[in-house]
Amino acid sequence: MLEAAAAAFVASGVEAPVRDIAARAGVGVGTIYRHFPARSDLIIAVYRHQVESLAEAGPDLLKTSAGPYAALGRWIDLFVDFLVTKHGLAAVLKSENAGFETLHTYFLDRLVPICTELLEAAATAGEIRSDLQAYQLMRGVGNLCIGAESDPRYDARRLVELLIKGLRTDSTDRTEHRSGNRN
Amino acid sequence: MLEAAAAAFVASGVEAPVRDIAARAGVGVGTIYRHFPARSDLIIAVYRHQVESLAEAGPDLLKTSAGPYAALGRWIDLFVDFLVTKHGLAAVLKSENAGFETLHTYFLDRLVPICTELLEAAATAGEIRSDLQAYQLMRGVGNLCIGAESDPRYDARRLVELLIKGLRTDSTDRTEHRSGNRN
Amino acid sequence: MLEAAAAAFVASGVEAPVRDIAARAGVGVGTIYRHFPARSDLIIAVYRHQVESLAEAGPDLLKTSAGPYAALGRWIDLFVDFLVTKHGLAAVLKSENAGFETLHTYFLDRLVPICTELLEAAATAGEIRSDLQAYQLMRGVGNLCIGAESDPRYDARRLVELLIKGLRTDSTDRTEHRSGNRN
Amino acid sequence: MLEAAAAAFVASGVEAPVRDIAARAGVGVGTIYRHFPARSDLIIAVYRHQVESLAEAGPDLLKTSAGPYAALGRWIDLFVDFLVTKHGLAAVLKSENAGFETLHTYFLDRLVPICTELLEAAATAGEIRSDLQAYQLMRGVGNLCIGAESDPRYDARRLVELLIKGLRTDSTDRTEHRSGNRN
DNA sequence: TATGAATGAGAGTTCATTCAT
DNA sequence: TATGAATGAACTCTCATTCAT
Repeated sequence: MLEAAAAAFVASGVEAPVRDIAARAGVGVGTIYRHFPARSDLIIAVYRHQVESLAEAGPDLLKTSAGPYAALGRWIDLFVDFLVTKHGLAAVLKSENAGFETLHTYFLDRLVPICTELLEAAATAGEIRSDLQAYQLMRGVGNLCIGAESDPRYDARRLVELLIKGLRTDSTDRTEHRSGNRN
Repeated sequence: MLEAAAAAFVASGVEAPVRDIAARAGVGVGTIYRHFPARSDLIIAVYRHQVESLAEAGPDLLKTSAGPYAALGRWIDLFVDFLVTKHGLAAVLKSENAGFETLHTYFLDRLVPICTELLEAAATAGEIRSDLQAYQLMRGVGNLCIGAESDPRYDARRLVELLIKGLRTDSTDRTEHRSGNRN
Repeated sequence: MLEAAAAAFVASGVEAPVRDIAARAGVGVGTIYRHFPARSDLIIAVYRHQVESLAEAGPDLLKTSAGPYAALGRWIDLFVDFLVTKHGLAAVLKSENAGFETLHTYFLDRLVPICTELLEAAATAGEIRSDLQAYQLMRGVGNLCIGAESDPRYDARRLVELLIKGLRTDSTDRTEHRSGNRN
Repeated sequence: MLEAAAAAFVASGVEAPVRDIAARAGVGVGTIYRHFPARSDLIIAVYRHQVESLAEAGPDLLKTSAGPYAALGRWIDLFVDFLVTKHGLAAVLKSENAGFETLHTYFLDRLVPICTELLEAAATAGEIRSDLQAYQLMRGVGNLCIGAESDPRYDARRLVELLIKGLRTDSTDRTEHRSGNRN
């Protein structure tokens, strides 16, 4: 059922009609509502599953990658993979709708610490600037992924790459020296 | 009326109910439809005005700024000013809806050449890499602006700044340590 | 203006938008309303003109035709000419809408006596049965004309001809007198 | 629900507001739309049922009536029964609206052959003239039925009877025998 | 517990009618 | 007196949500 919902979200965004989701899942709409009394519960459930995997990937990457910046890059890649297939996510994240509060909270509670950890590791290693909050980065990456799947001329991954690159310790200042610390 | 529509778009996105727009404008829905037979006409009208100003600003900035990269940065700032108040823009830009085609086309026809000019000037000056199309940049900046006005913890301008910074000729690459990232 | 309205009625029926009528007439909608406060007044005015001509034709035909049945046939032809271009007429005639009452009344007051005269003359001459009221005949002919202009496979005139033929004194039952009709 | 729709059609024509139909049926508009996604589907459903009965009656009448002309007369009576309660039918039949195409086609496909059969049988028997197409007859009868239920002074049946009588082989011209019809 | 029919609020759009200019 | 911009009721259709089976 979650897969069905995820598929519907991919196809029509998180605002996909409940009927479509039910149809994809091969159940009645009543069944959807039984399990997910509010639409947001369903959305939460769909995202929770994937958010969880993503969260778990953070520490692993930090261990297995060639440095924290590389780990951050890989993790952001996973995040992008996640987001690119969920083009309604930004809408949900910016929604003031009370029903989405829970999802929002969960989402942030779960991922922001992981992202913070990666950012801090990279900052500590002097690889990136340290003045961007994980929340902002995730939000930005999320936004960059909007509509990525439907526009062949748009490459979200490419832009996210540039954004991450923009985090590098100050490259901008025509560094002749080693890219040392803060800009 | 355009101001009312713009305000409604700010509050609810470009999908704001026509009734809401009419209410904000203090007119009846019929009046909206008299001036803008299709919803898309209204959207176009709201955007056209601002897109025009933006387009005109491009060449000026190139003349008055301290270098093409600075001009690009300033122009992107204006673009962000524009976009931050139009969080439905991304939706419109990715919409396959035939009614939005006109806006889409106009938008791109008008702004992409300006942005291209700025990008090329900066690339020619060796200030930035030359491998990002104006369309992609504008799309990316547009996306980064989504929901910016409603979330105090999110600073679109900051992220756009990082993205633009990521365009700088590869400072990063002059670093000798090749930090083994995916980039 | 009446011509414009008539043309609009031909094109879209008597329910033609007032705006269309105004546009055809080259005046503002306000002008239409000034002259015809209610839509029905306009309809009445449009029909009155033609109904009047039709009414006047009755006595003339009775004088100039080869017998009352022929006169009736000719008059019905004129009636059909009138109706075929007014496909909204039946709708108006059957409308319970109070606003149409005036038209209805006028229409009947003016034409039914004429038609009655023709029918009675033909009945008196033994050419037709005498048991059909003029009201009914006019109504029937009116109905047969509905939609005549938009369907090439439908020939209202042909059917009206059959209907009138059906009025013949019972020809079916052995008439030998060849009543020299138009049929 | 079909009965409610039929009743609404009787009262207000086939253009009866869906809300009215829902109200008559004692259901919500959503229920109407669930069963009949497009307005035309509802119209089709209402008519289909009755058209079907009518079509089936044709061959039966040919077997059980006193001659083909009598059968034709009986069948036309049934047709009139059908039509008198559907005063929006003419509008639908002449509508260019794509949505009505299906109904139109079905209607003609189903009834014209039946009517043709009856007409041909009567023509072969020498009872009627053979130069009127079934389509035209049905259209004419249909038109004569418009508004019949709302006007006590109008008797569609009477007029249809005259029309059918007008079809008799030219009685007017020669019949000396009593052609034993129902008339 | 699962189903899906039913509900009805809400959105877009049209057009008769009013009224300030 | 003529105009046409403005109004808003009314109509179709969609879909979240409820609830009897």
